[in-house]
Amino acid sequence: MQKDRILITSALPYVNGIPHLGHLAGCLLPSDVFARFNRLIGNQVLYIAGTDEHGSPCEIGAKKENVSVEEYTSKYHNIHKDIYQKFNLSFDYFGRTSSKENIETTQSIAKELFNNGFIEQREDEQIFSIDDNMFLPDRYVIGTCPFCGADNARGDQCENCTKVLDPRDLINPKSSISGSSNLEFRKTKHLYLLLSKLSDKVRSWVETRNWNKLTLGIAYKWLDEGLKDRSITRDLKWGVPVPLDVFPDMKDKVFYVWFDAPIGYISITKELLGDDYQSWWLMDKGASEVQYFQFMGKDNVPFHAITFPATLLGANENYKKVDTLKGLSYLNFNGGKFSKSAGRGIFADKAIEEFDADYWRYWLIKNAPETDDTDFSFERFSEEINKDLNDVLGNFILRVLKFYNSKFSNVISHDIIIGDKEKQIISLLQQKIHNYSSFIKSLEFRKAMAELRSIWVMGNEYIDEMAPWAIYKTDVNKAGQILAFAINLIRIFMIISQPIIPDSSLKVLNALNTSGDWVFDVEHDISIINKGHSFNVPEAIFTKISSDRVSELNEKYNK
RNA sequence: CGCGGGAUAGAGCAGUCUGGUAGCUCGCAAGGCUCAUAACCUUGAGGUCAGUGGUUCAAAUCCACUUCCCGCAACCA
Repeated sequence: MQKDRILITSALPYVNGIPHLGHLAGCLLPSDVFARFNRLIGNQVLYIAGTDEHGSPCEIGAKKENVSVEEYTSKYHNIHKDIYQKFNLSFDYFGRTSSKENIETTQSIAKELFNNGFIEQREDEQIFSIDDNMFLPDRYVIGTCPFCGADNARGDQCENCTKVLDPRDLINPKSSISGSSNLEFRKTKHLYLLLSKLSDKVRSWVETRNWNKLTLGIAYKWLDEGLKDRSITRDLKWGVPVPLDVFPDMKDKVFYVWFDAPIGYISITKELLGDDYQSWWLMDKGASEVQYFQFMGKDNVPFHAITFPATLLGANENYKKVDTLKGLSYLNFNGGKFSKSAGRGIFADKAIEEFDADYWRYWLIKNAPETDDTDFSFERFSEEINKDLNDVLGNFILRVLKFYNSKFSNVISHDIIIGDKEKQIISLLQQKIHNYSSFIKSLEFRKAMAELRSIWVMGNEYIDEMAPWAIYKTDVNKAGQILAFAINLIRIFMIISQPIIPDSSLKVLNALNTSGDWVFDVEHDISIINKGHSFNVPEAIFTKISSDRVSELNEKYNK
């Protein structure tokens, strides 16, 4: 079979702070399921992610913790890396945008853009905080809103009346970092990416894309409103320095994080593969054969659908650009947003202490916010975990294995007999596995999960209809044959469940002393576990979440 | 009239592109079964498809207007 080459990237989470469930639901988990699935069906996969580490929040965060920015970002990079490992995210490499490779790649792409006439230097005026000794991004200037009088309006927008503001409009402006009102406007030079000149190129490229509604809607909105030239540098110390050999006036300036962050996909690949990165990223070195999938939250779509492709198109037509872009909506917590500053919601480090990764993986994929924002609550979480994982799947596995083990032994002593009912099951299962695969391939995770669940239900239906406990009374051998068939169903269920619930699947497959990548031919695979094969009856694979536990969790996290 | 997404049984969703008896899961009710985690299987009740108007033999689906929810609005990332 011809192997496809699949490049997968997840939007790089910003390194500042602990990720929450929304970050997992919105891009990391779906991309991991897709990566695992593709590996299982035999495709060659490169799955890349990392932390986005530049920008003023890191400088400010480091100051607050009284450490260097390098120490600060390293600390949080490791926290991210550790958490994602616990959630079983199977990155081929988890890098960071502060790497030497990213600095080089970003600088070289900027040079290419400049040589092609897509970068221009312009002079702006921006607020400088004398006491903080830095230029302030608009949102770090706070003051009284001239429209509604709210006293905590930010320089970019008043959260009270939602009016869009300019920092100049604010009454009594001050720095939100130090509280100092010792501010002044200073002239500063910046590089602009001439998106207006790239607009036609981007549009004709977007027109060849086959994206979902949410993504295309956002892309065309930007194009239709007209792309505006965008500043790609900042007056900060922490970031990719602007190369002075090409831009000699740009001393002490760095690229804006949103310019260098997506370039991180390329540089992280370089970090992993060295020169072999070319076969994934350069069209004339093999990347034209690659199918590239990007996953991100909807807030990130403009950058992936417009800005980053524009950057690559302007720099060099030879760069690989995204084929399929999956934009997801947000996960909310009990009807409101997750909030780092307010400590609202459950964060990934705590979540994994409360429940095994598979519980979260299952629920978050089943409820992936694909069309609209999705609301998380411990009530919904426990209902679906209890019903689907415990009652439908876990209970099926145990009822079959315990039954066989108690009436016969833990060594299979029956042939797999294919009667009419079994034929039906095989053909239906073949169809359903095909549907399930198709849904994952088209990145329709909710539908994929509904299909997977209905596959699990087939096990219970089969056992119930065949009623081996009744047959056992008159035909012991026949009862054993039914159960042996069911044991093979368990094997198949767990193989195809691996992308979603890898730990549990492996646990059961190990107990069955079996393994397998993917089920392409049910008729063949249904008799892989046969006479002489031994198995162990595993401990409960899942445990239920009691209503008391739900109350406790609400008490703990729903303040 | 800034832009985009969403509104479908008590809850969560599919169906809308390509008009043709409104579907799935949970919950609820009744029945079955007793191998299993008080689980599992079957059947049933429950919907003026956000509203109004239009096109059509026929509208959840197409068109127009309205209401409500979410996000974005380019110097937060």
